[in-house]
Amino acid sequence: MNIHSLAMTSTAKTTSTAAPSRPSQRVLAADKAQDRREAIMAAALSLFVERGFYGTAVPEIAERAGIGAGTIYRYFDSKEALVNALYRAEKMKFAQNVVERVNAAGPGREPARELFRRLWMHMAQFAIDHPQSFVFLELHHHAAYLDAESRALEHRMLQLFGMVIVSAQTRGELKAGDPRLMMGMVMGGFIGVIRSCMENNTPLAKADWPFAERCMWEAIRA
Amino acid sequence: MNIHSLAMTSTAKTTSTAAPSRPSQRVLAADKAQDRREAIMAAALSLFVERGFYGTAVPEIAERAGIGAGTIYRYFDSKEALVNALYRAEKMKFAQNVVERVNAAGPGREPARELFRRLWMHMAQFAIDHPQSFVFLELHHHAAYLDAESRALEHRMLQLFGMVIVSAQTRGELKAGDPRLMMGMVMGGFIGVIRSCMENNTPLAKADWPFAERCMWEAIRA
Amino acid sequence: MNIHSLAMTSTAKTTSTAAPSRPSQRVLAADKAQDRREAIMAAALSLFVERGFYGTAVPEIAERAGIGAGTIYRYFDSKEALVNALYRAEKMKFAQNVVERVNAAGPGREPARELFRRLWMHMAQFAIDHPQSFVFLELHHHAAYLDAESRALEHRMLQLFGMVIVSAQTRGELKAGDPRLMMGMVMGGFIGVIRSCMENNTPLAKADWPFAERCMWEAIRA
Amino acid sequence: MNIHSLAMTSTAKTTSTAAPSRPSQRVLAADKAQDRREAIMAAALSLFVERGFYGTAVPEIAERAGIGAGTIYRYFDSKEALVNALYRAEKMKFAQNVVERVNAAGPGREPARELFRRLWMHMAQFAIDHPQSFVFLELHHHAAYLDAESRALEHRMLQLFGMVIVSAQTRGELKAGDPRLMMGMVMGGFIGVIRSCMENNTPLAKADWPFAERCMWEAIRA
DNA sequence: TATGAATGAGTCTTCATTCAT
DNA sequence: TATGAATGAAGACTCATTCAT
Repeated sequence: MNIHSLAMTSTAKTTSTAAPSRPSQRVLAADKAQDRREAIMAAALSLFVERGFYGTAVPEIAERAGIGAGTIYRYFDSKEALVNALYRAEKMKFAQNVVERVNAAGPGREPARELFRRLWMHMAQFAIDHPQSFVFLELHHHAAYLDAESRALEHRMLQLFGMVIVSAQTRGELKAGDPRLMMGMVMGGFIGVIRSCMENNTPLAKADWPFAERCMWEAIRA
Repeated sequence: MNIHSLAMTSTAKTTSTAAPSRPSQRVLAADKAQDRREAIMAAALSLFVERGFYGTAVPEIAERAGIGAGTIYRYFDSKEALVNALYRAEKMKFAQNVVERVNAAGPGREPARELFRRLWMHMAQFAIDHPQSFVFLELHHHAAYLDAESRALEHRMLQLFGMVIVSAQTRGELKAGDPRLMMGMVMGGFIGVIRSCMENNTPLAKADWPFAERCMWEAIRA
Repeated sequence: MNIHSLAMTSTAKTTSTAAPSRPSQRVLAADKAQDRREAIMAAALSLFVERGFYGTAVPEIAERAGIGAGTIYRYFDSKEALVNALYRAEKMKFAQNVVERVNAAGPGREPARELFRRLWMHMAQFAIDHPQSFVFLELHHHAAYLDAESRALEHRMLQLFGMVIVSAQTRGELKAGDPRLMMGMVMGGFIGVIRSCMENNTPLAKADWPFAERCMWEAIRA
Repeated sequence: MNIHSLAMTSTAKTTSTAAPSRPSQRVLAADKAQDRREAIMAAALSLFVERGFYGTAVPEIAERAGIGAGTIYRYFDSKEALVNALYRAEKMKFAQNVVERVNAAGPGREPARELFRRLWMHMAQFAIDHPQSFVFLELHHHAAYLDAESRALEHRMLQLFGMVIVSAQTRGELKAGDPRLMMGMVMGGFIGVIRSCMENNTPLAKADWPFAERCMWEAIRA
């Protein structure tokens, strides 16, 4: 049970430039293409967070990325393909930043209390470091334009968390109850903290994350 | 301190029919106009929940409301005015169904435990009775097309809840901590329950609301 | 064997206005809609002949029809639907002007010589009266954007002509040879006459149609 | 009166390589450039026939020609210049394959019957050998993007044929009638044969060309 | 010289809004 | 007053052409 079960099999456009003459050129061209791709995704991320998917025009994304409108279509087949690529990339970033670190640190069998604390604090750190990523993932959770692959990725992550909860319940460390409901509550509480910061113009870094962590632990502890 | 402090000062179009000849006619005409207005809002509510604001075409709303497309513009200045009016109306409905009932039932000084339970269960009942209202309010929480007045309404409700929390903290019944953060967590937990139902195709009525209530109470109790 | 076998089962958008209040209004509205539809088709016909399907922009059609660009989409689902509706309408017009008149005049068994003369002269009259229709039908004969229904209509007309030829061959009035090839030659000769007129800026009405008729009859007579 | 009166005065880009160092190199470079030019034209020919002028993208032509998209613009000023160069080249190829051979074989004064047969059969052979060339020339006969020079070339060829007809009429071998109309009919009949093959999926080589020749001869013989 | 990534004008199409009926 | 046909601005997307490499 670890993050490696989240391995992706993306079928999206990749920037495989077909072997130009000199190696150094190829590397430079590939780098530039990768930079562009990332500039587009960064621009799309901030705009989708600000105005939503349908509220954002493709030329706006291009302008913010500092490129021509048509160029976006060299990197993504369509606006929908772009939002899906973005969703998967952000989800993977989240997984790498949170789940992998939690896995990495843990020796295996450790008290749920400790596991929960690390999970929460890594999530907090991720939200502090990548506030837009977090909001984007939340807003697009069940959007109609996400494709099967994006949904599958989401589903695998939820299953992973669910298994952690069941395991802790079995050992009597957590309350007995529908694990999906408990996961929903914890995640909801986490998002609630973020939302309260955003509505009060408080920087996420200033939030009392340890206090919130204690609260939510008490919500689910046996 | 009660819901009446949430009185609205709406500047939106109202259905002031310009002095028809006979009183009975006026009443009938006003009634009919009110019916139409409500039909439009009901149609808009369901469509905005299904497809989002930008994903819903005004003529679609008209069709579902059983009227002509142009007629909508006799009741609302624009699509944006409509979504704002809807947001405010649903927010008021929520306040009336939840806050007022909590106020109504309470004798005044009562244990926070009891107040929380009633608040939670009334919210649950509201979510069960008006699932679309709840989802709509959530989805449009911080949408760009909400105007200042709608945001102010939201803010006043949060303040109200905040005062309840501070009061209970003063009496030592709740943990000491930023009341806005605690409110965010509780609301987030509540929404998390709803979201977990929706993602698992569980009817809201089947959710284990008392269990969730106990969890979230333990999150904030002293 | 007559033109009635060409009955169409069009599934295209029709202008069925859904019963407005007064009959006279309905008639007027329907008339106006029909006028508009015809104005669009007339504009499209002339532009498709001048510049071809892909060379013609939808807003150009709208401008020539004297309407807004969006209005076209109230009458036709897409540019492709428009060209198909136009093709079918022109084909039917051709059938009614030519084949039906030939059928109507003929007593049944008559010499192929006479039938051919009438067919040729009716076709000439149609080309004189509707030169754009004729050119349009020729240019779009086997265009990729014609749908199955349009192709089927074309096919039925060819079969009809083919049967006439076989019948005359059986009676020894025409040369023995692949009837499709003979039909192709005759139609080609007819189009050649029209093309020579257009390339020499000769009005079609000035062409020596009887002479051409005699030539092509001698091409196929036994 | 022969095909050499069709000499072209093309103003199109030519492949004048700017004075390389050694003669042999210049020849090689010029050859390579000529090869490229022909590869582009061959690719364009097949694509224009398959999908039409507007339906074919320049990068597609480049890909089929096995070169980069930008390279096309070193050989042709624009897509329109390319289609005009192609039109002229194909027209010249037709002239060389048909008219010159007819001229070459003929001893001078020979019966119109014999001349017509040779003309027809050489045209048939050309259509069989270069079906794409033939279809291309037909499809683009009066396209809007053909320039004055291309039209002039077409016109000169028609005049040439016209003189042959007038000459035969003078000798009483052909019907008396507008020679342009008669030429139009014959060419139209020829194209009609080809079209009937294409619509029936018959290989051109299988068509009964001698039969068709006899038919069309009888159409114009005195 | 050859390339192909980048561009932005132009395409088809949608839809919020208006207005004649 | 209510309607829904008409509008045209704006959106997603394509492609002829350019230009840095």
